[in-house]
Amino acid sequence: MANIADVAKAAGVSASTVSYVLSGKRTISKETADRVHRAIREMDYRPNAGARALASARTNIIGLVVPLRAGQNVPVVMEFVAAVVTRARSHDHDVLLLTQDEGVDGLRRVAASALVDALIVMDVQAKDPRLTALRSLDTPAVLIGVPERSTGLSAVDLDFAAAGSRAIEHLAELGHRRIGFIGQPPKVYERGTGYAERLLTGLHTAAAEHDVTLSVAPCESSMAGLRASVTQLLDEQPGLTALIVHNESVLPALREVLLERERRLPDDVAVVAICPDDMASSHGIDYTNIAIPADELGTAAVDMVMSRLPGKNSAETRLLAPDLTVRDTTPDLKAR
Amino acid sequence: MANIADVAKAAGVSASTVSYVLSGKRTISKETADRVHRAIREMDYRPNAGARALASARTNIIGLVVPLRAGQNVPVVMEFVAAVVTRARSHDHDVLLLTQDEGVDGLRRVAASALVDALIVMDVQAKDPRLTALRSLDTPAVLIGVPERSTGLSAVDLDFAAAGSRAIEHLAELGHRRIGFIGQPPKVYERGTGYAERLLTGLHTAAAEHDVTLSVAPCESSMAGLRASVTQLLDEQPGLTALIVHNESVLPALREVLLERERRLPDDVAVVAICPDDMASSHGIDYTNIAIPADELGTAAVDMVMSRLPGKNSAETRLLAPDLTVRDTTPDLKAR
DNA sequence: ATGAAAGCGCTAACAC
DNA sequence: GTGTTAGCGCTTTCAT
Repeated sequence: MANIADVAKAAGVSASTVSYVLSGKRTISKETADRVHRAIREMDYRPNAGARALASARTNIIGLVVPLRAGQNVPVVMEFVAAVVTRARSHDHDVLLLTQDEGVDGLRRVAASALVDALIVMDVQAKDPRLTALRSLDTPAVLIGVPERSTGLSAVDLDFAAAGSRAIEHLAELGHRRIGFIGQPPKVYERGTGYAERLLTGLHTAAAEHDVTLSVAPCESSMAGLRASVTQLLDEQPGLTALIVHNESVLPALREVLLERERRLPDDVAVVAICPDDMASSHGIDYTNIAIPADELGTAAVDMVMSRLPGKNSAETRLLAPDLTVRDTTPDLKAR
Repeated sequence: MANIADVAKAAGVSASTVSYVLSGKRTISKETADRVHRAIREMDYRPNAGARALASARTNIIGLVVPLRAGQNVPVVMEFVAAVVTRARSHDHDVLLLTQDEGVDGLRRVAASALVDALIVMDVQAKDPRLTALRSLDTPAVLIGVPERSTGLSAVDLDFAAAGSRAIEHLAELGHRRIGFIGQPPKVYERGTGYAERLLTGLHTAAAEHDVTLSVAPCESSMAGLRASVTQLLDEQPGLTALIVHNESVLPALREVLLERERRLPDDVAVVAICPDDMASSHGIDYTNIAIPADELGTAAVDMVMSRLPGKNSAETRLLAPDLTVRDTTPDLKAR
């Protein structure tokens, strides 16, 4: 395999010139540049990644920590990963895949061995043991999901508070005044998961503003759990006309459970789901939803982490605006 | 960050000794090894990946090419990726993620720049343009999916011929003699996809052996497509009592379409699906299925590619034996 | 606008 | 069983 010296010889220049032609860190005469480029093409030369990393202290590799076992939102994770890889390539970087399982050690390992220039960590919990480790590394990192204290670390997430408000707002506009919220399982709230709480905040704020009475019920991921939550909500507000669903795993059963209570979806009860787009439209009825924008999150994460590479920029938290798509479960009743 | 010289100094040995302690390529006295290990621990030393790669011509990174956009079997792809990463780690390797989109160039790029020691390529087509490129590289590669000509390349896949035979065999044992096959969409056969054809071969072979009359219908991935295929099969064999389904995306609608033709599943028509386990049991009824063993495929792929690293072993094609899980769609009629 | 030369941190042949 | 030394192929000062 040809190396930089071979190319230099063929082009009749020094190795450093070839390097500068490639990096553009020096102005090179057009003639020289052309000769070098031609030699590169003819020899099909590619700089050796290891040598480059050693000399420049940059690997052009981003480490991506993914919850690979996650039984849950596999398609969302995939979409996110795809976005990260694609965006990374457009910044001339590759992506090294790390699993959640490697935990703190994995982060330390790739950072200390200078395998990666930066880290993107998915599925960050409110109190995540990896946060301390990440702060102690001098490898820039960006978190997907905003933890309780993101001091010193960059983070990007859906703006869950805004998402909550948007859901209420949409229903309020359609005339709904009694709304129920079907949340995540109780343990999600108990362990203080940031996004779940932020969503609640948004819901309550908007409910107050729009004169909406809101009942809240956490919900286990099962038919029985859903029945219990629906019962609770109907006990509190027998006249409720709309639901906001955060536990997307109960969507398949929702219609049936509502029928058991003699409520038809969407005529008696309208529904806004907070879930990935592909989960919104695969249950016989297409749910109006606020999407988890996996693609945008991935792209943003890469951009953020790249902007911090020279260590220049400081940490930031970016919240993506929610996007509500009206489908079949929130009909405009006045229009009938 | 401490480097090998720092560690050597602290342990009172030469740098090469530290290197040899780490690699185990030389016998070291216990005392020396202990001193070195202590120094390493105290300084939290990790060898620089770039330097290591440059000096040893080994990066300890495996490149994994994944169909990231694939709307279809996302969970299977994920499971496979997880298996590859996990297994790679157990061989002390990391995984660099490449997308299908990068195509041939991507393969050339990572191989020529010596970014990876080996390549695993998923979703290989019968006539895949990447095959030629892979053969020309001196980076060992293993394909997931057996192409038409795998000369010089290693490949691993489910033994689809055996899977076909196994499905027939299972149904024959239960007494079924008139069986229909619901295949992949026509274009899959037209483009000569190896696995689809091998499955057919297995079906026909076993059908002959077990005195089974087999009707075959390709099937578009839609309700209408399924109806058409079912109609065709029932026209050919009005008395058929069992189906083998290869197009897993029609499973959700199968029960209903059969009911339209006044056949109840599983009492009037038994079904064996060839699909990932998680797709077998999420349609109201649990399908008897032959699994796509994503996990084993990933593990095997890594093992195969690692065994070829020193360039010693030669290419091999490994076919994994099919595993049939009896669930609710192939009841034992005699037992009633 | 270009070259020469000094590393980057490690491995492995060579020496003893 | 251990040390010495010569690279690995590149980037980046320093020089001109």
